[in-house]
Amino acid sequence: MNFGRHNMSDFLDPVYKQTFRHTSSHIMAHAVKRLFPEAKLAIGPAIENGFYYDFDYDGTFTAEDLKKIEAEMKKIVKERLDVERFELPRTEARKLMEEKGEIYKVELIDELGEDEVISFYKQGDFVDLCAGPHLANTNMVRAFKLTQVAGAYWRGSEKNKMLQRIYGTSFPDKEQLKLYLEQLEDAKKRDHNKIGRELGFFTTVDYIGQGLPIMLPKGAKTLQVLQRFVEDEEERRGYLITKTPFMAKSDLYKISGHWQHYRDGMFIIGDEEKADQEEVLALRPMTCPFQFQAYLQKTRSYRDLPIRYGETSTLFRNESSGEMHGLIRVRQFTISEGHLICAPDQLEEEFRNSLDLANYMLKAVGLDEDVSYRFSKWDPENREKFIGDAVQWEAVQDTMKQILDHMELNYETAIGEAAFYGPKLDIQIKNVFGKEDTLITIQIDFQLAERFGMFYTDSDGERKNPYIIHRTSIGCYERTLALLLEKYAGALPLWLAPEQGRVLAISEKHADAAHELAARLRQAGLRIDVDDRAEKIGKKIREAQMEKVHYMMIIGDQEIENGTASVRSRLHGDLGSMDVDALIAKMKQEVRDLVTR
RNA sequence: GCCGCUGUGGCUCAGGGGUAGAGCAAUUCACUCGUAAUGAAUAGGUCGUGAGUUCAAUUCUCACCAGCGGCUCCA
Repeated sequence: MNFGRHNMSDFLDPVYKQTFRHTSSHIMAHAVKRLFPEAKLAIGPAIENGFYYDFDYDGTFTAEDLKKIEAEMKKIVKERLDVERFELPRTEARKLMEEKGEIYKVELIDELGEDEVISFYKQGDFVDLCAGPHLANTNMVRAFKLTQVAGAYWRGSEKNKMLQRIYGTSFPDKEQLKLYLEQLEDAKKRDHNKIGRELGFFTTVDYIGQGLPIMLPKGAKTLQVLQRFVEDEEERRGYLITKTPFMAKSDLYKISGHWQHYRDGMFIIGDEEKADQEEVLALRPMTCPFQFQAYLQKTRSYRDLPIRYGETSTLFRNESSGEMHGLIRVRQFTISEGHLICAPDQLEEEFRNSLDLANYMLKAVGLDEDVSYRFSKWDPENREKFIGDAVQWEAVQDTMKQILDHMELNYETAIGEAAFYGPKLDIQIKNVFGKEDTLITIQIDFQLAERFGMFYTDSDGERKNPYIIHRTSIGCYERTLALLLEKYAGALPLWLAPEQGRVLAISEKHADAAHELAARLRQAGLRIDVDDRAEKIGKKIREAQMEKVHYMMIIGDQEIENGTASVRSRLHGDLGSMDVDALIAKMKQEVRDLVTR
């Protein structure tokens, strides 16, 4: 199939858009082959906002190379080359690619099934193994830009050779390209890693290390507000809190399987070579084995279940050095952790409750519209990543699927994304660059209870292993804060804002009155600062606006005389003079409305 | 861990083989101000760290550290 012509509305069609980008990637590959004939072709698909192509090329493509490639691409577009499809039998297809030295294509051909058609697309002197479809002519790709170069492993495995990946984007006309690039620039202005530092939410220090941010007073305040909110809500929902150690002997992790399956992610203290003479400890990467020990302190009856343990839990994971990103990927983080220990017939209800709690939290912070669900299963082809046997895995996944379907949840399925001990439902969110991360996860664990010897006595007098649901209610606080900063471009909702209001003194002689007003507002439970510098009011307002302070209370002679405050809203400007009690009531009402929206 | 880019006063950035500049911020002084930047003066940097090349390095080379975008991994 070929697309012979297009108009603007075609581009709204996802299939057409994908085809458009795919042809763009062929044009890029064509240009690269002209300029760098020794580069070998790997794969070059369309992606969400553009396309890429992977090349095996000794050396790297520089920014100047990209410019040259772009120029060559323009030529190819101008040459109005028809894009033609043809098919070949396997042996001839293989021969063609071998002649061209395209070893990666040969590998791909060898993996195609017996009954699959082997098709190629040709434009001018450029031929590429490809299932298609494509645009009919190179001339249709009118606007494009190569955005970056990156390394990428062949077939996504770090055991394979690293190839050079060139990313680009393309549109039917220059206007749309320009618009897209501008949107990208705007998005970058919301980047939590920029805005969070500028606004003083967090910082990092070389001496401390990668992935170990310092939460400054503003960031710490918002996290504290969130944490109190989560803990209070969990208490209402029947959770018991624990406070467990940050580290344990290796023995604990050997039982859980972390030692075998999660070791690369752990910070280990002590020398394993001398394990028989001295202790080997590890900082905890997860809270589960610790909370299990709380369960094990008594014999349990079916009447005791479900038991819901919650903990605001600091975890440590030794992420690879290239992985850390602002507050989204760090080495030490704090999570709203919890484990629900339940009988099989309670599993569905507890799962529902967990999801309900998670959704309640998302709604409270305003991220409910921005998430998607992912059912993460194990990968039967990759057994060493998981513990337990296939029959059990499949059975539990079936159970979980039923639960999800009962809830009529709209989810995607991901193979191989399960935890090593069980399948999970991940609540996914995209950051400002479009990169997806897990915000919240709810996991069904059918294995660790047995490993830890966790039982309950059922009504029939039998000792049975409970199910365990591992879940978070708002995910990890640092990551959640990052997403909030991006969503609100730094202006967090009033109830989460570290500084809810600022009292601005008109001149220095009003400083005392400003401090008195601030004290009164703080007494009412509001988070208030004072600006009593010898600056003009315009400057103080400007700075408060830029620092995303929601309410500015301006204090001068008039207000002192009348016992009022002149209120300015960050969003709506001057609100005029207000009675102080009315202001307090207004702000507190706004906080309530936002939390319980 | 891998590929690429980056690292100059608190912040944003300019410069460039002969030991550094601007704006904002800070401090001091003057002004005492009414809804998005008052003025003047002062102070502040061993140019991320360490080696190497050189008569001379912040500038060139290498290593390391950190930040960014990808890959693999993951909350």
